[in-house]
Amino acid sequence: MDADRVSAVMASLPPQAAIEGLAEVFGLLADPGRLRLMAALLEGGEMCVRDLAAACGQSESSVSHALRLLRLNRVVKVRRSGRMAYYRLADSHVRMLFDLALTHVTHDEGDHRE
Amino acid sequence: MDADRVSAVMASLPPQAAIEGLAEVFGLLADPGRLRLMAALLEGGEMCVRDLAAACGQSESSVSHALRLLRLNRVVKVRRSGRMAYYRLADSHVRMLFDLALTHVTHDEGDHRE
DNA sequence: TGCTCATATGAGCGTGTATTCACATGAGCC
DNA sequence: GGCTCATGTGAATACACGCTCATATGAGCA
Repeated sequence: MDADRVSAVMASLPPQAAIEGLAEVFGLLADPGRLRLMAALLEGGEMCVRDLAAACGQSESSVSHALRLLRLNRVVKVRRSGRMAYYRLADSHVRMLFDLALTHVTHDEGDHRE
Repeated sequence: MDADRVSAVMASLPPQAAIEGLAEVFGLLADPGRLRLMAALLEGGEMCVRDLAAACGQSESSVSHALRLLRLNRVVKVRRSGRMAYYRLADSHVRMLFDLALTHVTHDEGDHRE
């Protein structure tokens, strides 16, 4: 066991706050329902809750819950007009993460358990 | 409601299998413990279980469990030598995802709830 | 005002998942 | 062989998370 290298690696780790922020971001991306919503917004640009639910095959309630999470974490932005709410992706980071991981998954064909 | 656009967006969504693959990958990245392990391997290159546990401040058992998950999903690779097991990152995708999300988090300073 | 529609939210439930403890495997060493 | 050390694994518990149902808010419209 290499105590020096262990200390060096330990010192190089990102601070706890950064790690937890990362985990939260990835956690948001770790749900098929939310991923479909983001994929729809990636393509659709700006859509209302009802259309998102229809396009993604989910209940309007669960879509609203999901959008709330994404909203609070600044992944999507809302534009309200009358009683409608139009959602769009907040920045391009999500698109980059999405595309990068997508190429990874489709290329590498997922898991080969054990 | 725009039925045509809904159909268009629906047709453009990635297939279910891709979405679920994405969710799994992001799910693996959604845990602080595993993230620290990956960050350590990012810096340390190749490390044994014991050193990883020490560097990341986790029990050896939980590290072993975590590495098993990462191993089964081809995120890390093992080299066994005697009774030691040396782990390293399997490919560069993880590094890219990690760095991309990290810059996002540290730049954008996380959540501004409500 | 009273009604409907679009969205938002809270509570409750079922499910998945991380962590811990105890033990198993298997290599090196006496 | 018998012992210790490094790692792996199974079971149990505890927690977090997503979904659904019911209800709330608030805009448009008669």
